[in-house]
Order: sequence, then structure tokens, then C-alpha cells
Amino acid sequence: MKISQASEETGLSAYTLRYYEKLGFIEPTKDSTGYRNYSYDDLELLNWIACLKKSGMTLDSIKRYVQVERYSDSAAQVELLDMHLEKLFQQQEDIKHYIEVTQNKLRTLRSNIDH
Amino acid sequence: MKISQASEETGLSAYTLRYYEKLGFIEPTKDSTGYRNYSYDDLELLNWIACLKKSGMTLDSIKRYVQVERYSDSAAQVELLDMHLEKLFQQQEDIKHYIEVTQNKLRTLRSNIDH
DNA sequence: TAAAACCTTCGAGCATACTCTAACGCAAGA
DNA sequence: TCTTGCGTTAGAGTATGCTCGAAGGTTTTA
Repeated sequence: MKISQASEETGLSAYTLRYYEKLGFIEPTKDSTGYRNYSYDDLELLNWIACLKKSGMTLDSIKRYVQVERYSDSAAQVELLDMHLEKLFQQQEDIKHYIEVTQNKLRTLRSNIDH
Repeated sequence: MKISQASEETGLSAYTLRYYEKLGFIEPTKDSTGYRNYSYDDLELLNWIACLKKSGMTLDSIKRYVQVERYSDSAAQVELLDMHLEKLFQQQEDIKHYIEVTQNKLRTLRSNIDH
């Protein structure tokens, strides 16, 4: 599959796909004329990377993750994902707190308007 | 209170405090020699800004918020905070999803290691 | 076969949010 | 008084993560 279709499938721009390649996340094969060819494995990895990215993992951490995945080092993968999971739980707590604070502020503002 | 203490109280660097001032978030008074003097109102606003920031609001949106707060436009404040709250709920949903996905991945990895 | 649409590379540019440097003035302690 | 430390400014630099432009080759479609 060519870059524009891979872009559509993953929701990442063609620019981003080339950028991620430069960072070493993926290595699509190239045909005789130099066009990239994305496999379904590539797509799966890209979708997973997009998920990690959207959940706040930096590209630098993703790089480490991709490296241990490439070495099939499952133990190291588990370690990194456990750390990531911890951060997600922390984020969950933080957001709960921010929601409360914002709701309090809103209550105060609304009572100022009403009375 | 001088900038270094304001920095300590808010957890924002002195650089950041000056930067936020340049963006128009706060306007601490200046003494005869040009030193900034932060009031408790300034601190309160800075802490609230830090909270909005940490919960994902961009400085551009914070600017808008600060502006309507300055005009005591409570209705506009409510509108902005309602939108922010919506985003927080969305984030909460997203994170819930990312936690599930990560836990699934971890389960798969762990079963690969164990067997 | 020719135009339109797609692909390539490389390097530059952009947006956000700081973060620091340089060169200087003021303040407090030994 | 002298040194150390904190403050000031304007403007430059950094980090992250893209995003784009230029110049050119390839593929598809009318």
C-alpha cells in the first residue's frame, strides 16, 4: 500500500509517516522506483504508535518502545508499558481533580450571575 | 512578594512568570527600582492558570479566559469553562480507552512471556 | 501523448511554550 | 566597601512535533 493510503488508514499525514520513518519507527519497503510500500504490520504498528502518542507518550519514549519491540524483548516491552499505564492512571486522577476544580469555579460563577 | 518567591509559590519559573506577563496574563506592580511585586490576587490567578494549563488548555485559550475575567464578564467565563469542562470529560473518556488498550497489550505480552 | 495526480529527497519553516544569555542595576551581609 | 545574589531588559535559542517548498521522477487517466 502506498503512502497516501497508509495515511488515510492511520489518520497520520504522509509528512508524519515519513517523519516517523526518519525516527526509525517503521521501515516500509521500497519498490523499483523508490515508492514506499506499507505492509499491514506497518499499519498495525503505526496505529499502536498513534494510540501511544495520543495518550501522551513522547516520540522519544515511543522510540525506545519500538526498539525493544524490534528485539522481541517482551520483558522490556512490559516494563515500558507498565510505566506508561502508571502515567495514564495518574492522568486519570489529575483530570478527575481538574474537573472538580473547574466545576467548583463554574458553580461560583453561576451563583454570581444568578444573584 | 518578589519574583523568586512568586515562582516558588506557584511552581512556575521566574522566566515563565515574565513570559506570562508579556502575554498579558498578569500585571504585577513595580517598585521604585523596577522590581516586580506580586499580590496574593496575582498568585491566585497564576495558580488557576497553572491548573488550566496542566489540564491541557493552550496559552491562547487561557489568554481569552483572562481577558473575559478582566472585564468581569461572568457569562463569557462560564461559556469558556463549560467548553473546557467538555474537553476534560472527553479526555477522561479517551484515557479510559487508552488504559484498556494498554492493559490488553500487556496481557498479550505477559502470556507470551509465561508460556 | 499530455495533463493531472501521485511519488521522491532534502532542508527549511512553523507553532507552542518556554528557557536562557548578555549586560546591566540594586540590595544585603561580612 | 566589596562581594554575592537577586532583580531588570531585549532578544536569541531550545525542544517537540510536525509541515511545507522546491525540484524533480512516476503513474494514471482522458
